[in-house]
Amino acid sequence: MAVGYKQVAADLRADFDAGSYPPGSRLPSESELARAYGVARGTVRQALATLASEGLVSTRKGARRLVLGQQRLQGFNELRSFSEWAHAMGEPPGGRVVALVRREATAAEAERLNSDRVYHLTRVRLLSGRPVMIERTAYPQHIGALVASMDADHESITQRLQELGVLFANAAHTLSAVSATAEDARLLDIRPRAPLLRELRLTTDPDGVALEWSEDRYAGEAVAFTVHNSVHQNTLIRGLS
Amino acid sequence: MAVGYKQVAADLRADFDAGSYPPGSRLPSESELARAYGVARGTVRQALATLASEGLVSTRKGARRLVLGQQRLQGFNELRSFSEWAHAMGEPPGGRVVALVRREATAAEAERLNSDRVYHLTRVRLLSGRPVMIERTAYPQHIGALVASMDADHESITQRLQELGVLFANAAHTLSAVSATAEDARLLDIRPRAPLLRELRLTTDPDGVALEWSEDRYAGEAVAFTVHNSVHQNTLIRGLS
DNA sequence: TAGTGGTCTAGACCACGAC
DNA sequence: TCGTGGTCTAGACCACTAC
Repeated sequence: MAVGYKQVAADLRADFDAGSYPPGSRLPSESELARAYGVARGTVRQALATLASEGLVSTRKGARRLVLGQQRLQGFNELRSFSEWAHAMGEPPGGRVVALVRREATAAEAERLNSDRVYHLTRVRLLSGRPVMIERTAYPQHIGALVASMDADHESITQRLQELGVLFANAAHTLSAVSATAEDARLLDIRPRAPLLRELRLTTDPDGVALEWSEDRYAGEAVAFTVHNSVHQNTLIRGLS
Repeated sequence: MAVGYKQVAADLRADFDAGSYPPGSRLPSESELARAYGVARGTVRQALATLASEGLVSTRKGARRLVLGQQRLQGFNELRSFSEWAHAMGEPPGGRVVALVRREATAAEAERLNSDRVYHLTRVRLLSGRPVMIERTAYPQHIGALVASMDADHESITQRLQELGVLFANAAHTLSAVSATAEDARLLDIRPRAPLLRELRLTTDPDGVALEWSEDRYAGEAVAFTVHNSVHQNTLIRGLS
């Protein structure tokens, strides 16, 4: 078994789970870990950087690393795909297609997707049979054509697209609060004007080409988003909308 | 001027701003940059990792780095402090203290702050004179005592605390949507039941000791949160609330 | 096949923390 | 003062991309 930084990080995560390093305790020094794992200090540092980015440990120059409370993070795939996220939570996901149309792009869609015509999918997403989210996604033509041929009620679009060789690489998410419209309320089976968490999402491939532009609306208390940051690391922005 | 990875990153950021690398173009290779800046490849890699974490470039093994759209990120301080954020946006911040009481901690507060008694501050935050956010913050005793002695209407609590040697190091943020209560509506001058973006925030010092536990409520369309992530990096979690 | 980014090594020096 | 993490160097090999 090759001992790389991922292996070191996984071992340390397992140690956290096993309670070897309770929250508030200090990790061994980088040199000690390097000796223990038989790797160079740089490799240990890479592993520890991974754990820090997951919010598991915090760092201060000159002092040993502090173990923070356990956090279960989700990978990019779970973040992007409702289905994978649901599976990770142990809740069977579901979907119901409300509409799938091919039409001219709105100004916003054309700007984001760089495409005059789009496929637009409206879908209600279910968790254990309960509607929790409305997904309104615009796809550029070449992706939309693939989506149109799928059974969106029963299979994961993201997973199928990946199987077809479509690579998701980057995503930008913007979160805000909105009131449920009459249609939102009907689809989610809630009161009109109930508060919804709105997520605008633009996903691109490794070349920076837009793959989807989506507005998702989550039923008020069904879902929350969590972000960790520290003095030395942050990926969250707060801006005027 | 020492050429460290921060300097290299800053230079590249300036190049982006100057339009030397338009979105969609490719960066020079790590080796070329190392030669150009007179540093080792590792230093260049560290600079590029910084830019990647800011959503400025994307990376694929075997191919040169792709320049993404410009993004102006905010540092940890701007993220944590309403005042610094407002200044960074060019909007004069303001505040109005609604209540500051010393009382027994609720169960949730006691758990997060590890303190039986807390100082609890309710404050309306203004942007250019317009109310945009309600801040309800619990401080443990030793921090609260400092806060109680401040003029919270006119000075930045975060900044004053830092001047007094209180170090903010980590923060966890959870975002969801809620309806405005009658009090919320009155304080923000909006309709009751209007959608609000709720941010729960726990801030700790470098030792992992909790410094504040806050529930902030942003007026519907006043603010949005943005998160960037890629296949290899993510700090955002979606979870049941 | 040549070039690129990903990973790793084995050193080194410094600023900061703990004592 | 001594140990720690932060930074940097100058190499090396591999997997992947582009051609």
